[in-house]
Amino acid sequence: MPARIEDVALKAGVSTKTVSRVFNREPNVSEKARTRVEAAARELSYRPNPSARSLAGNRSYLVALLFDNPHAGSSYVMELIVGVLQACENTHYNAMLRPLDLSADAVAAVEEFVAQFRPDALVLAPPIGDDLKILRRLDDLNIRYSAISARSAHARIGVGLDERRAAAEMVEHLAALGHRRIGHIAGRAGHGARAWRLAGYRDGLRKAGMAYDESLVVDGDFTFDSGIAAARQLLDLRDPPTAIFAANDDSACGAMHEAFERGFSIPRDLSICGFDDTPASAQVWPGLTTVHQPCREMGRIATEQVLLSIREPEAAQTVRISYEIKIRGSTGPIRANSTSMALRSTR
Amino acid sequence: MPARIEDVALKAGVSTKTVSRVFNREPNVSEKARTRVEAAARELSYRPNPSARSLAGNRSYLVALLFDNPHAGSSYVMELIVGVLQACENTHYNAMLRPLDLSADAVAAVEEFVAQFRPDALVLAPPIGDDLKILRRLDDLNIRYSAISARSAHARIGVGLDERRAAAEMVEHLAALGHRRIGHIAGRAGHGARAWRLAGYRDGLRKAGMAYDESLVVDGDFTFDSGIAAARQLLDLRDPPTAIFAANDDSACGAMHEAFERGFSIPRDLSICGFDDTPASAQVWPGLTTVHQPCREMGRIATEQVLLSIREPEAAQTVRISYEIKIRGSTGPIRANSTSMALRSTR
DNA sequence: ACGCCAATTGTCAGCGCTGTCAATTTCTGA
DNA sequence: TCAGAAATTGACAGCGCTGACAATTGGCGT
Repeated sequence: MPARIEDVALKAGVSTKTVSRVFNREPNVSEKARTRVEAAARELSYRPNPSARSLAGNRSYLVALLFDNPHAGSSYVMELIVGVLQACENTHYNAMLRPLDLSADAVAAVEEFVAQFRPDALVLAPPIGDDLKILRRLDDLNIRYSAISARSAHARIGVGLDERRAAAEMVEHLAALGHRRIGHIAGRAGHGARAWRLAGYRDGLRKAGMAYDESLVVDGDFTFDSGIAAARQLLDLRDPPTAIFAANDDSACGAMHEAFERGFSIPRDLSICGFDDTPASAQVWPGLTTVHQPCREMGRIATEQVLLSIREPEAAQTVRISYEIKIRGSTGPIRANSTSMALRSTR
Repeated sequence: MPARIEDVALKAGVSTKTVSRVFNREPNVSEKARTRVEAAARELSYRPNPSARSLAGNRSYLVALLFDNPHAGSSYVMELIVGVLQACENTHYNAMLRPLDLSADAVAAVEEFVAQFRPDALVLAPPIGDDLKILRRLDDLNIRYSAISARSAHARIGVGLDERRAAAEMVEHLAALGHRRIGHIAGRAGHGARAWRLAGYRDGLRKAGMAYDESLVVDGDFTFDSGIAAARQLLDLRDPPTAIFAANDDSACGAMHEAFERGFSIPRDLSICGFDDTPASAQVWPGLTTVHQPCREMGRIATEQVLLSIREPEAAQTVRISYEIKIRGSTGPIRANSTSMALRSTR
């Protein structure tokens, strides 16, 4: 049987309340008492019972990560999870996970979840933090949350990077390589990331002095397959792009796949770049030029902030984090003669 | 304030104990009582308080998934997690995650973790279930666990597939394509998967009537980079292999990468295959021939079994699950003339 | 030395539930 | 119909901790 607070109190010659104070880092404990308690606790290998603590303190010491039901290989969620776990280490808090089906009634699902497990705080992975209905309901229920989102419409606490600027920079990179027809594979409708990256694409075109051509923007949904379909559509255009900026790496990989299917050489015949810097993007050949997002760190910071907001509501904030453009082998200078078209016609 | 068990009891006109019985599916509750309690609970939106329940019942209702500290992109852990979460749905159990640093004192880490959070059961992701020291300590501490492992040396409960047979089949596939020099990139030392897949590789050679050539087996550690290094070593041999069976997909992708760097065409100049069927393996070009492991299902089953063992210790068992060889574009028939060598020499 | 205030420590009820065991009701067979 | 067994129900202590608040101690100025 593990030691209880009473055992420690007895051994240290203090009351249980003093032991409680030490373990909760409450003020007004003398140095002497603290030392004795710590020694006694160490000797008895005392660990506070989380259930008792939760029950008495009316808190769950739980942070839940809410994320979109992951299709195979959404490695960013895994990275977020690791970040959340890192943030919980050496706190009394514990992480819980909750996949959410956004196509169903997510608001009800969140409510049910919160009612059942009573987490003290939520961390909302993209695109959950972009969903106003959910945020508002959480506000109503008076539940603390932190959004991982480039620019949450609503969340006061969170973390994110300037996806719009990053996307613009990516397009400028392509422009600097001489590309004048740059396609975009857009993200899934409803995701903030779709809007920001698309807006950044347009910013980039503008900065490079190019006109926006609607036919060069094709809908996708962040999946590999949608990347294939979108690339197909773009490459079948009468005047196809010489470069494609996909809204994320998965769809960029799909686009690469389609290019290979057509016998293209990358980047000779087509430059492709993505967004996110998933592990796969460094491993495909050629390596995918993309925007690096420090997902693990984002998960950690989002959690740290929301935990901070429990202690000091005013101190917590939205943290803007920096990104990095990773230039790998999938983007290169445009060729003088448009071989890509020639190849296409031989198909 | 949420409803308490007392509120439900009052409304249903029974004692709190009866309500408790209904919610815990205990026997000896009359149909009438059950119906009334359920109605009252629904009306009050009653949810049992998990902390109170744990405290009084001396159980945590927690299942913890222990996994090796994930390097970037170990998507199988994510799949396992989803499976574990699936198994917890509609039970009173809740999943916890615990990354473990196997290079440090993992036994102590597990002990500390268990002492602090008191999970009712553990699910051990590979390669944790292969670690005898950990298993024995858990036995000593009398902690229920389930191992995800092809052939755990020790665990009575778990799930796994016959990796050895799968590996042998993979090699036979290569042999059927005409390959007579088949290299192997081995997994990380200490992982059961390394041993089983290597043994299967040898089985496959034997079945195909080929001799085992030590020089064709190179150490790896399941990472992309180790795949690059190992492929380098294999392709630099005086008489290099015409096919490489890598112990997992990440290292197979590394091998592909190295082959491309040398200007090889796959599978014309070199066949490559892996193990696991990570999402990336379907997305690289050409698609990677590999062994499909249903990770999500394995996580679910491992969890279901260990939860079952709480209710019925004798009913739980080790479940053997079936694999599937996925033949994609990265393996093909051997060419008559050994172009791969010619290409290599021009480098 | 004394009063006053702040810092420290302790007391104890009670968080919401379940285990134990006793009480009550219902069923069975003669 | 009734004893006895079986099924159902309830009373209540207590799980291990913290919140509220009361008691005690120590420091300081006069």
